[in-house]
Amino acid sequence: MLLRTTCNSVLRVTSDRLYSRAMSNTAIKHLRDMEDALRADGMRITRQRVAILSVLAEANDHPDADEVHRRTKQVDPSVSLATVYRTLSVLENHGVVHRLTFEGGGARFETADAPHHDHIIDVDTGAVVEFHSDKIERLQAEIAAELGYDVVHHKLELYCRKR
Amino acid sequence: MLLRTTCNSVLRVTSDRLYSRAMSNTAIKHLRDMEDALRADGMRITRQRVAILSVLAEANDHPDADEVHRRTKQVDPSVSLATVYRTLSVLENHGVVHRLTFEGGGARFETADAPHHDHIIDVDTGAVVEFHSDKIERLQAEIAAELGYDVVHHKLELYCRKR
DNA sequence: TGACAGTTGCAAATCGTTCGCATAAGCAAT
DNA sequence: ATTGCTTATGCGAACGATTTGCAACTGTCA
Ligand SMILES: [Mn+2]
Ligand SMILES: [Mn+2]
Ligand SMILES: [Zn+2]
Ligand SMILES: [Zn+2]
Repeated sequence: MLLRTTCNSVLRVTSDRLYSRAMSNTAIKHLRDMEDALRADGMRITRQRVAILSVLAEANDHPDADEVHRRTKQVDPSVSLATVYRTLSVLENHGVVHRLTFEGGGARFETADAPHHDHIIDVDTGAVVEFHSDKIERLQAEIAAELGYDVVHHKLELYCRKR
Repeated sequence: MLLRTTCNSVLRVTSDRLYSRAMSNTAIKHLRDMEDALRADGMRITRQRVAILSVLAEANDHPDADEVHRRTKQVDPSVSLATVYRTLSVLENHGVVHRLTFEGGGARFETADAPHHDHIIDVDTGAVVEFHSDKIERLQAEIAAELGYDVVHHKLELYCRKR
């Protein structure tokens, strides 16, 4: 049973507990949008999926599966790591999240609501900065076209050091 | 004991066997260059390293560790997979090979002698095409600079489909 | 030809991720 | 609400790629 109040919070009623968590309006809208995307594809909206989606909706970084699990457990301690992995894969397949595979360490995730961008990774601190270049995107398509290809998706990562 | 003839081949004498293999002039030169790079850094030129280097010098594709091992065993069946992994890491650390991490599957390798290029991966066939764009390289540096960074290295992969 | 430090093969360990299976729980129709 | 069908879950074991501990081996240089 899931109730949404009008005052920027999500109440979740489980058999023996009641959770309440403050979320921004935009995060709540984002959460609803992702739920709807799943529902539209006939996926079930489970307690664990809502917990995971709410974590992703709030994140403004690029957490790995373990970090998503850690945060999700603060919403619902019963969610298992296996379910986090399964859910992230489901969400990826439905175009709701993107999987990022930076050098070293496991996959990292971000929601797919923001417009396309690529990443700078600070090799010293691990900090991630987002950027977008229409010029580069256009050049990629041109180069592929010259070789007889269409770009399905691409990966552009700049491993950098503060100058 | 390692002998090089003048006629495009490498003879390798081991305790109980004599191998002979045809290699192109350029591959032999390439092999020597890589050996020298290791020697210059005080690394030992072992039988297994020469075998692996000769495989890499001849390769014009992007084999993974297992494929390097398979090819190396045809030169010297005693080389273990662990040594292949260790050697590839050593070569990477000495700037002699590059490690590529395309989506799905393990790391793949290529020698670092060719000028810098990026990769198109055919999502249907797995075929890899190399390309280079000075414009893109320049734009990457400009974007990083605007954000206060120097590019240490980067990854640009275009996952494409034949049009 | 030593002597020593670097290298190897082997098997076991690691790490991130996936899987099988029995149980739990969405969801739509009653 | 209750039912019934089907999907999702938690657990732990399995997985695949890569790394590592260790004892034996071998380049290298004096
Ligand atoms: Mn991002
Ligand atoms: Mn290449
Ligand atoms: Zn892009
Ligand atoms: Zn490049």
